[in-house]
Amino acid sequence: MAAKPLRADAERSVRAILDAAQRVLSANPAASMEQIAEAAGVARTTVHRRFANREALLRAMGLWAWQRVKEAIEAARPMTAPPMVAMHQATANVLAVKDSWTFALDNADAADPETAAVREEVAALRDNAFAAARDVGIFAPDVDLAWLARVYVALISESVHGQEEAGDPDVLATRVIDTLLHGFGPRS
Amino acid sequence: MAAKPLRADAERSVRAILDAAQRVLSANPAASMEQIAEAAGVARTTVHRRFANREALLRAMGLWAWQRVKEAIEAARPMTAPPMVAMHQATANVLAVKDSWTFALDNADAADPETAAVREEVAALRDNAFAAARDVGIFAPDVDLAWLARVYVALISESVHGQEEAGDPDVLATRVIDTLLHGFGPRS
DNA sequence: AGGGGCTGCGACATCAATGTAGCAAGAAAT
DNA sequence: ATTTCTTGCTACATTGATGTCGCAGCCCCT
Repeated sequence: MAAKPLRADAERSVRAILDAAQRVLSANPAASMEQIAEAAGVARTTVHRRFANREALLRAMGLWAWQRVKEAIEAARPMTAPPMVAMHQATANVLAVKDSWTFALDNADAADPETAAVREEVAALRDNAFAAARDVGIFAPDVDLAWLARVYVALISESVHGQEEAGDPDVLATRVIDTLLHGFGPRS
Repeated sequence: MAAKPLRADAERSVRAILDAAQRVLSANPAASMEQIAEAAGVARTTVHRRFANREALLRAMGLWAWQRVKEAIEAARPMTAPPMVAMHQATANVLAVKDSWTFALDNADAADPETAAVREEVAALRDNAFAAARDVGIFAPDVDLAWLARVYVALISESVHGQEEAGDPDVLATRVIDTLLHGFGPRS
């Protein structure tokens, strides 16, 4: 979709706007394009030059963020590494991305086909990994995979917000997976 | 805070507006006051008569919704019923409220002292119940209560959204609590 | 060095939402 | 029945966000 290779400075502007939009909008979802432009250190007209309208900006943000999530998962080599290792690594990586792109991830336009495609790839990676983990005995054989996936995503979201202290991704990932596996009941 | 006892018809208008706002805003958080008025079956000016501005409306919605959550918990008699029973009942009750007031609950103004007070009462009820459950052996003795509470809330939210089929509150509550207690790992 | 993109700035034009006011008609409370 | 409150309507004022243009000047690329 990189139809026109942008010049270096234009590329920089786009990135600055995306970053600023994430920061500003996560603080105030109703923020104006002007506030975003200011935070990005560019003129308001430049934002409009790069993104026709607010919707287009949101779309680009969502796509960008989900692509980074996909990269985060793939970096854990979920198809080749041992399931438990891959799960931990992928979780830690995703937590790092989620931490700084929560708004974009949560507000990605579901109607955009390009973003939807990436999201589906992410979902597929995740679901395959879970199925593999189940087959290896990490999860119960009769586990409800759909509910498992939803809970997993919810735990990741929960891990990230309201954290004053940044929190080591590895520690957070450990807690997520431990909770996912055993819950809070007494360990027999 | 019921400074002025409203006349019956005014009371009806307020309720209609609150309900409509929840419906409309959950579909589109950027909806205008006019759209809300239309959905409520009242004139736009009437909305402004009852709620000075958008902020006031949001505030009232959040307060209203949180009060209903508090009632939902209290209806389960968390201080007197056996912990496991109370927990199940409270969860089911809250799920019902959450199902129809998600937007108001999630977007309640944290800066409003009145709403904050109710939320704190809700948090206290919840935390007491969890502590009691732990003391009775339902949760592990060394359980991280703060993390437990966050996960619990996340599971409730997750139970409610994306559900095409309404879902029996009791079934959903059972799943939430089961997940909370045991996670997804093999049961020994 | 030169050509062409990219940016900041200022100026406009629109548009939608917000908030206010007054009045006549209808509903509620006593 | 009468008084008081509430509502719908219409009209108006204001504000803030959007989106567009053109131009002078700077930055990139080759």
